[in-house]
Amino acid sequence: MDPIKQFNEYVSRKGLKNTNQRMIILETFLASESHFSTEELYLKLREEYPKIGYATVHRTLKLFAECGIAAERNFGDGQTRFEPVHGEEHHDHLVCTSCGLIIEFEEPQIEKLQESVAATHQFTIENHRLELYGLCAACAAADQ
Amino acid sequence: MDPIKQFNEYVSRKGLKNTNQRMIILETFLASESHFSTEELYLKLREEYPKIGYATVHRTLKLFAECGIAAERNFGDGQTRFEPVHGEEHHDHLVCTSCGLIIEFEEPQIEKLQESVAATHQFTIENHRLELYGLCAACAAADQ
DNA sequence: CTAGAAAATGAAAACGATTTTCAGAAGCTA
DNA sequence: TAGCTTCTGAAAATCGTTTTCATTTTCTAG
Repeated sequence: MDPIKQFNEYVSRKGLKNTNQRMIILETFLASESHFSTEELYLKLREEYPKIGYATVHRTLKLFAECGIAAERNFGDGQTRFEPVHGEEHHDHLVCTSCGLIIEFEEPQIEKLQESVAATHQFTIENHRLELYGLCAACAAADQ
Repeated sequence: MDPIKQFNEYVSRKGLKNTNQRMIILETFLASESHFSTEELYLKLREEYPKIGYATVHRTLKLFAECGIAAERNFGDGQTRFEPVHGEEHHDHLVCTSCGLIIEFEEPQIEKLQESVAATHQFTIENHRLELYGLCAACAAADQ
């Protein structure tokens, strides 16, 4: 579903209000490359809309996560990042510890194995996180 | 290797000093079930050794991580946790989102698939994290 | 065994990211 | 359009973590 529509539906279902700021933040969030921290998105927005406050950006990102159009991620650098959710596909991440590059990947076989591990322990999986940390090709080459 | 020996060697190699507090913290850390946050370990220690400060517990846990007898983990509840490292085996975690239960598991096949994903992207893996979040058997049953 | 340099301790303050507060502004419903 | 509710932005509060600093402890060298 169109994320803007999805957001509007969520807002009206919850009795919330639709504001200019929220639309601006949503557009910027969707238009740009993923994995924004609150700080990064705030700084980007400020270039064009200097009146938008940090708290509003933060609250709005939380709201996006709540209504399912954003996912919260944490790659261990002490900052929470948000990425747009497209459809239902799930993906995990390769994170370059040198340059910070983030690559997304999908591997259904890993997901299957996760299910079997969970079953072994009578666990019901709700969600998971898998991150592979290391060096991207460029950084590995530069390392020589 | 014996963690206490390993710690002592690290300390003398780095020109650090061996103190009562560090030994007390190490013993308590090793003796108890894993996955302590600084706060939790501090509170536990305080029962018997009320003079030990929070900062000391924190610095000591960091030191354990540095010398390889503890691993830092983050399960998304905003607290860093430490667990004793036993030998070389690697493991991942099942985390119950209801009661907080943490189960460790190993799945070599998943590790292999991770390597192949990394290779596809010319990535060199240094480490990874895999956590499966959901309900343990008890909580799933209680949920009915 | 002891003096003295170096490191460790504990309490409190600083820190950085996130969250909350609050008064005024804006959105929505009747 | 009135009036209730939510939202906004700035600032303050919060939470976990880290640092500071005066004092104490460890340990080496004499």
